[in-house]
Order: sequence, then structure tokens, then C-alpha cells
Amino acid sequence: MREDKRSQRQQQIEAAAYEVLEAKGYGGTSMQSIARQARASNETLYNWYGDKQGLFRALVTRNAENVKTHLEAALQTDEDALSILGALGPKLLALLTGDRAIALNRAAAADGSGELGATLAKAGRDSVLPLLVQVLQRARQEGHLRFDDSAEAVGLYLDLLIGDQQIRRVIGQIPPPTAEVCVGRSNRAIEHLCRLLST
Amino acid sequence: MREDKRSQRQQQIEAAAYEVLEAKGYGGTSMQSIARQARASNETLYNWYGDKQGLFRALVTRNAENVKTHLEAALQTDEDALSILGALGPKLLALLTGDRAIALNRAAAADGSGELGATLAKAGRDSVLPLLVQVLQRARQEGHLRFDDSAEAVGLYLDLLIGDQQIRRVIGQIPPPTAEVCVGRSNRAIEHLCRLLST
DNA sequence: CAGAAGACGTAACGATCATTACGGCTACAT
DNA sequence: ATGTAGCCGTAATGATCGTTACGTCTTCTG
Repeated sequence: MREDKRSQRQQQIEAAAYEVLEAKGYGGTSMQSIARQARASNETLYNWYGDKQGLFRALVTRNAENVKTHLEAALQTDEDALSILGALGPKLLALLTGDRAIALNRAAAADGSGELGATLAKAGRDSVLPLLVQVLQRARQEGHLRFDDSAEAVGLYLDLLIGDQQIRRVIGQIPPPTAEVCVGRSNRAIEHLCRLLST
Repeated sequence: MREDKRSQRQQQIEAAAYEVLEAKGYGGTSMQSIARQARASNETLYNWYGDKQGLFRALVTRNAENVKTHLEAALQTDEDALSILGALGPKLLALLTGDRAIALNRAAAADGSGELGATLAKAGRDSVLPLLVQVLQRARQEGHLRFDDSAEAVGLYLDLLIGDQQIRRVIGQIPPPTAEVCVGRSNRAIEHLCRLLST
């Protein structure tokens, strides 16, 4: 129960960090502002996360876990592989272009050392890609797709699904996509993928 | 000749800004470090650009002009539209994922106000898109492509050509693509575009 | 050649930030 | 109950940054 309270408090702190981050950007987010927003102490933040990068590293890894969990849940069906993709796509796109993920990408972009970016990539892409490979290979097994290189097929799918939506979100050019837009892009991606990887 | 020297000096200062920016990231780039790198005075920087955002706004707009100029040059041929696209694609991809453009995108991501991002989008995408629309419509006129919505066709082309290369570059996940990679992605994009927009 | 304009180097000012430190308070353990 | 560990609020430290100011020097103008 001691651990319970602590993990609950950490969630509050990390939620506060997201609030400040989404409102002020990475440069405008100070440890003191996070502490103030969470009604926590500066000392606690440093005791728990070490330093500022440590806090954001925690945000990145926890967010990646969330994404992976959501996607794995969508995978636990016995449906047709393309149907799985139809459910997975909008969710993945919404997660990758949501306020949280975009805020983290902005933080990684602002981080000169590149460590946050590496963490973001390792925790995010490297955990999502295998799941997609699984789905596409299942689609191939079911005869819906034909390809030799799994990585290339996944890359093509991601290009079609995500495209430049993430970078445009990161520089503030477009608002978060609506659920309808996510579904639309996902359907378009599947349709095009089938057309390109059939014969 | 007075203007000559000044514009030359501005180029040196902006080159110095890029050097610091690419080395230290937006957060780590101070006006004083730029002045030091350019062996210029702080006062000069502020007299010429107003403030820090003004300097980066100048970088963004000048870079966009460069991109537009390069692409318009590639357009001034009488070749087949798809051949033009074959020459345009690698160049566009190389420009959008080059060190300069990526550094600017990082700056826009770190800028809390979103003004840099808006400038980057307006000067970049809004000036490049019409050129691509022109090429694709020419390809349609020549019978190579079939589509109703020009904007959608260009969007599809950009998704296939650029995909998530820009965002992955921005967070430091991948190095600048080689010329061969640019040509490869461009050819793949054209091939897929033809397959998707033919019948 | 005299004078003005502008650029340079340096320094200063006020603000903010990451990080550390400290005294008071709460909650759990013994 | 009493002690203790951990958290809160506040503040201090040292550094950096954006921005402004100033005296000097170069360079062009008349």
C-alpha cells in the first residue's frame, strides 16, 4: 500500500508534467513549474527522477508502454488480419499524433543530446514494429498480401498511414486529427497497401 | 556595394547560426554563441534581426526560398512529367531531410509560440505544394496518372516519398539519407503512385 | 582630410532555470 | 507514544540567456 500511494503520486506528477509541457513547450517547462502544478516538492522530483532528463525519460518509456499495451489488446482477437489492421490503424495513428506523443516528440527535438530521441525511438518504434510485422505476416498467410521483405512492407504501411502527419503536428501546423480522419487514413492505407502488395 | 557587403555578412552570420544550431540544438543556441561563432557583435544581430525569433524567422524564409528556387529549376525542362518527378523527388527529399531543414524543424518544435512552425509551413509547404500540383497535373494530362483531387494526389505522393523520414530525423533516430536512398525512395514513390493512380 | 555611421568587443542588467539545502509537517513503524 | 523516514514549501546558489548599453575602431562620404 506504500508502493500504491507512491505510484499514484508519480502518475499525478507525470500528468502535471504533461500539462505544463503541452502548454509551454519543452523550453518553457521548468522543474519548478512541474512541481508547482503537481503541488509537489522540487526535492521529490529530483529524488525520484534524478534530473530533468530522467523525468522526461520516464514519461517517454511509460507512454511507450501505454501504446504497446493498447496495440497488443487490439491484437488479441481472432479476426481476419485486415480487420485487425482496420482496428489497429486508427488507434496507432491517434496515439502517434495525440497531444502526449507530440509533446514528447517536441521534447526529443529540443533535447540537444539526442538521448530523449533515442529513448523515444527505442521504446516506441522498436516495440510497435514487431507487432505490425506480425499482423502483416498473418495477412500474407491469409493470402491478402504478397511481399518478401517484412520490414519494407511495414515501412510502406507506416508511410501510408502516418505520412508526414507527425512532423506537421510537431511544428504546430495541424491540429490533432479527429477520430474520423484517423479512420479515413487507416482505411486508405489498407486499401492502398492491398493494391500495392497483391500481385 | 554597401548592400553587397551587408548581404555577404548576413550570409556569414546565418551560416554561423546553422553551425551552432546543428551542434547544440535550439535550446542550446544563444544569441551570444551565434555572435561569437560569426565573430559579430551582439548589437549587430539585434539591429538586423530584432530578436532571436526574428533571426530564426530569417533562416526559415531564406531556406524556403532556396528550396523553391532549386525545385523551380528542376521544373524548367520540357521532359516527360514523370521524368521531372524522378529528378524532383530525390532533390526534395534531400532538402527536407538535410541538416539545415532538420535543424529548423527542431527549432520550430522547440518554439513554444508556434510562430516558427507556422512560418516554416507557410514558406515551405505552401510554396512547394503548387509546384507538385503542377507536375502531377501534367502527368495526368500525359495520361500517366488518373485522379480527381489534386491535393489528395499530392498528399499521397508526399506520404510515399517522405513518409516519416522527417520526424525520425528530427528526433535523431536516423542519419541524413544518402543520395542513393533519396533516389530509391523517389523511384519507389513514383512506381507506387503510378500503380495506385492508374486505373 | 574631417565627420558620420555603423560594426566590434566587452560588459552589464534582469530574469529564469537546474539543482541543492533546510526546517516544518505528516504518516507509518516499533 | 515516540521516533523516523519521506514529503512539502520555500529559498538559496550558481550559471546561462535575452537584451541593452557603451566606448573604440573601421570604413565610407563629402
